[in-house]
Amino acid sequence: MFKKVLIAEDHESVSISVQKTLTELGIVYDNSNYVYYCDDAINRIKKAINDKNPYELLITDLSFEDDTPQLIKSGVELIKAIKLIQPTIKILVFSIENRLEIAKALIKDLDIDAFVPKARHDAKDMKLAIESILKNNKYLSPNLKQTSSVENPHQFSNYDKTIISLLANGMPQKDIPFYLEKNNIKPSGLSSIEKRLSHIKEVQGFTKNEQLIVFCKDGGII
Amino acid sequence: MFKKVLIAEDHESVSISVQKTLTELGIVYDNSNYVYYCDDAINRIKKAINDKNPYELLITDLSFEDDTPQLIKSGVELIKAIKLIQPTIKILVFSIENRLEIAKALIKDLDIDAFVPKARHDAKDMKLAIESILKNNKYLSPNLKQTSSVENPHQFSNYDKTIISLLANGMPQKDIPFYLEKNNIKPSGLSSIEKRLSHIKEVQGFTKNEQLIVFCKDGGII
DNA sequence: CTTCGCTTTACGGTTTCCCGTAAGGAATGT
DNA sequence: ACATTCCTTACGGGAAACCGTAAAGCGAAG
Repeated sequence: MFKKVLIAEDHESVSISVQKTLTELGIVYDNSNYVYYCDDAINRIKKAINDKNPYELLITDLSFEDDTPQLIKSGVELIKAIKLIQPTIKILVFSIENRLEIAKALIKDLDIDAFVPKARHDAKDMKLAIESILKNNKYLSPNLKQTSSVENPHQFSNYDKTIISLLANGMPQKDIPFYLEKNNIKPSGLSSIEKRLSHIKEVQGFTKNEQLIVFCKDGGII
Repeated sequence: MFKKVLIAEDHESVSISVQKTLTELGIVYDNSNYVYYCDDAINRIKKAINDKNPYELLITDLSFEDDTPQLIKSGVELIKAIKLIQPTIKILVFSIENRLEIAKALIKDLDIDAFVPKARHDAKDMKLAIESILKNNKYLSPNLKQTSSVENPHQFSNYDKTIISLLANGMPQKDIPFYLEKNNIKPSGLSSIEKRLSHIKEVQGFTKNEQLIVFCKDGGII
């Protein structure tokens, strides 16, 4: 079993629970190997390397409230930074995010070892994940939700997101072509924008831009 | 101190942590007074009343993942249902929601006793909240975020919210008068709606409905 | 009852948006 | 080189939204 684990999690209640889970797994836990900020996490990792006693596993959240200025503000940035200084450390992401696509992308792009979403049975889920990591396997939680292509038939491209964001920021539709042209985004014609928007709305069953924007807001698309 | 507390929380890890907090407060906790679903919560409450041993305090989340069909799907519905059968029970809401306005509204409208947002020091926060409830005080966590009145010069009336919600649901502006008339909401004239919307947008410095809707979404106004 | 002031509604002109059609352009295949 | 196809753009008619002005409604005060 792991002997040295670091928890990066800004919610005290969640952190407490993860500590308890580790204890139950028989991981020798000295009750101090947890941090509330990403910057603290990276410093702990560095110090442990210098002390010739590096961490074996990092359990980290993805989103951190930025109530005080931090160099590293998100779990993704933290993971990238840590991989630079200790590529062999195992990483378990524990996040409210529960979309399968996102989890897969993290495993592929950042080479994380496990993704456990905060959900109904997340404590049991985490135990399974840790045991899986021990065997050098990747762990994708079975609780992850596949974004069904029925509910969400449209895949939003960056182009779509750009247009919708501009609308959401109050730019009149007729002015968007100038913006796109200035930023070398194609197509930039007003007709293309109109067609794209009406296509998205048709596929999603919407009638108005307002509806589309609410949908994108709720779905975290913008 | 409370002797009988029920936790309604669908995240196992959070539930575990709340249980630990209760134990630390010296609350006699039999390790079974927690549920993952709202329906289970209401049933426990009912049974406890029948057994002449009712719960004194409910600690509940607001949003529950609906992975299995439930009669009661949200914390708000749960609170309303419980208030009907046991109006004297104390209620502490423990949620990821951290906007002061929302918390205040819950205290005012649903008569909850405390609101603690899931945040950095939420375990300590919850202890303070429970002690406050014991003294029959309302507890609004100091960690709640105020949406500054500088950024939000306009006070949204129910009328405003109705109109904006209809827009957000895709109803064409021109159809709103019929809806308002049908629901006896005045003024119902199209002109009045136009004036109201343009007034709000002017005060807020917006130019388009899309912008207004994003603002209301972000601010929890709708 | 009349007047005053305020709110609500009606109306008309202008702008923006929506949507269908057709023309222009680039890439691909024959 | 030509044809085909797909993507982009231009254009125009009609609908919706926007905005100012004027009329109508309505309650309070005299």
